[in-house]
Amino acid sequence: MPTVETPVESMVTAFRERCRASGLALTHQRELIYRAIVSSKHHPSPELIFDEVRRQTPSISLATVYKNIHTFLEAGLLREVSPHHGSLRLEANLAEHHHLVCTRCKAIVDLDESELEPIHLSRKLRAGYRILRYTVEFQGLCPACTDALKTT
Amino acid sequence: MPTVETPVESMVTAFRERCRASGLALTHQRELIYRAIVSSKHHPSPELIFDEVRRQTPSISLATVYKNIHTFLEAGLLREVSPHHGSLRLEANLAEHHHLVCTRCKAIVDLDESELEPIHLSRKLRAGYRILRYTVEFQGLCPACTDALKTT
DNA sequence: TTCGTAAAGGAGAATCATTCTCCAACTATG
DNA sequence: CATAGTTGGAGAATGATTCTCCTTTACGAA
Ligand SMILES: [Mn+2]
Ligand SMILES: [Mn+2]
Ligand SMILES: [Zn+2]
Ligand SMILES: [Zn+2]
Repeated sequence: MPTVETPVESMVTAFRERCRASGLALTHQRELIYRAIVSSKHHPSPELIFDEVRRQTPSISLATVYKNIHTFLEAGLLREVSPHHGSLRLEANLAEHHHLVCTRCKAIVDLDESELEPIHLSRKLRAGYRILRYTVEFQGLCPACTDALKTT
Repeated sequence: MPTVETPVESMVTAFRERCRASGLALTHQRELIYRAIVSSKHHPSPELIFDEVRRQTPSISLATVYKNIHTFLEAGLLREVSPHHGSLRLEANLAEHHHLVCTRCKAIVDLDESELEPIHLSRKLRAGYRILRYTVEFQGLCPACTDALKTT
């Protein structure tokens, strides 16, 4: 009978191909790191990924985890959950509103609900969860960054 | 003729009242910090707020800025732009999807578009911006944290 | 107004996340 | 298997945030 690949295995297979296509060496560490992320349902942090891969290969370095995360992000193999993690960003606008986030310069501008087409979302999601609010994050490039990338 | 308060001034007035109501001392530094945030259109970081308030009161300490930001967040006078800033969070799921974020334990779970009522958004927003994608972030409490808060 | 006390501020050390440097080990290729 | 170019490991360096400890301030009571 034919072997059925699990979703994780098929993603790891695709990962190997994409590494080869991008000229990235297929190291033991890289596969462990990718596998740890793709196997996790919890949007792990670098530290968590490190703890996980260390169980398989105790000699791995945290710097290797960070370096490969960035390599994979650049290659489009991974995605950051938030376009503006880094340092704390604050606001005093307590009204419900949304955000435009420039992925290049990290500028965040407000978008009042009235500036959008109507949004229809059900808040009755996932029994057991208590949803308090939602915001829509639009990711893209601000005018200045759009120009800067054109000129380059 | 009656003085018309600017939006910033009226928010500072409300701020003073809410401090009094919450038993928070009205210090010079607190008002400067709040005023810097409410005057900014750019969702500032603690460091930026520090640079701003330092222009008025050069002796202020960065620790004071951080302490008051947390005080104001707890009092509901400010809001964090992202419920999960802090450390980098990653995922290998490249399909368009949304997130449920527990504001207490910071767990993030995926929400496929099929799990929601249909979303209708215009992507033709803010001329000059190049919108690449959007995600909806639902903030609330996961089942475990809902229980934990009930019991407490 | 003046005082006393609790709350808050300042300075710098400590901690945590992330990046860098430099050298050793490994992968890919012929 | 030899070689060249990548990549990995260890720990120092950097940046963000928190903590400690002591001084100063706000504010209610006198
Ligand atoms: Mn905003
Ligand atoms: Mn996700
Ligand atoms: Zn930009
Ligand atoms: Zn939770």
